Amino acid sequence: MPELPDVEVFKQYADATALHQTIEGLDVTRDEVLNLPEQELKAHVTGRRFESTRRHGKHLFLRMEPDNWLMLHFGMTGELKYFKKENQAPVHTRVLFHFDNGYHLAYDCQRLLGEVDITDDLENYIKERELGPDALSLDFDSFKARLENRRGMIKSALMNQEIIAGIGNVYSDEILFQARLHPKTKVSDLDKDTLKTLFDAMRDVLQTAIDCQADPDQFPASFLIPHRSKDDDCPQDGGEVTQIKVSGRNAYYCPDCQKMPS
DNA sequence: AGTACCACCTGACGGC
DNA sequence: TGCCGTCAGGTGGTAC
Repeated sequence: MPELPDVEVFKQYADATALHQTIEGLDVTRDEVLNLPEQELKAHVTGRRFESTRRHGKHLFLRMEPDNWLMLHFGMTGELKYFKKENQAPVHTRVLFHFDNGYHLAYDCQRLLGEVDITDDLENYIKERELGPDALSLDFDSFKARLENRRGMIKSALMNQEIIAGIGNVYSDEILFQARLHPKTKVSDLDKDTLKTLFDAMRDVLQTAIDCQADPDQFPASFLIPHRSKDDDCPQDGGEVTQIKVSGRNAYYCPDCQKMPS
């Protein structure tokens, strides 16, 4: 479930491994993940180098000179792996980049729900995709402005990439748990102080997760995610973690800690 | 505008 | 042991 923290870790990984090496070629094992013809992808990438990276929400962009970007989206099961020996390639490698130093970068995507694309205009790409501002980049005033006049439930709003980019099903549960808000709380029921609490929880959860390499085993004991299964114990008060449906998604929360405002 | 529901896809898991 | 239905969850489309 690559959400913002997971993709940020991929970005840091790419920065530490795959930059400034000439890409000699690439292999596409499954072209379902491509948003453009394989030959076009090859034409854009072959002979170039990744010079820097950017992340926007759940999207990762790798810049090639002069101003051309490889876009990677990871769907539910994607990941990156940089390695030397061919037999170290992950099982579900879909696109494999070959560098001139003998190393390779694999885009692995088990369920084929990810996307690989090219753009020469990153800002416009984000705009065309109707992505809102990145969850770690926007300030409180903007956060508040984007939620005002929404009539739906807060969990749905947090997961809506047009409002804020980067938060998915798992981290929305964690943010709402830390903010002590019921996932079905109406956005219109949140006053300014509660919105501030939510905003602070959002930033804290995402940054903490990044600091933990998005690895639930390293999360603080106060986090819900490692207990995010039916009938597990709430890390706050030992209450019973409960599963409900919110806009068709599974939401986990603690009914004792997260009450609906009345 | 918001929600419910379906589909895409693969593999893990539980039931029998 | 082995088959089968169900589910996960990001995104997008459709119907209401």
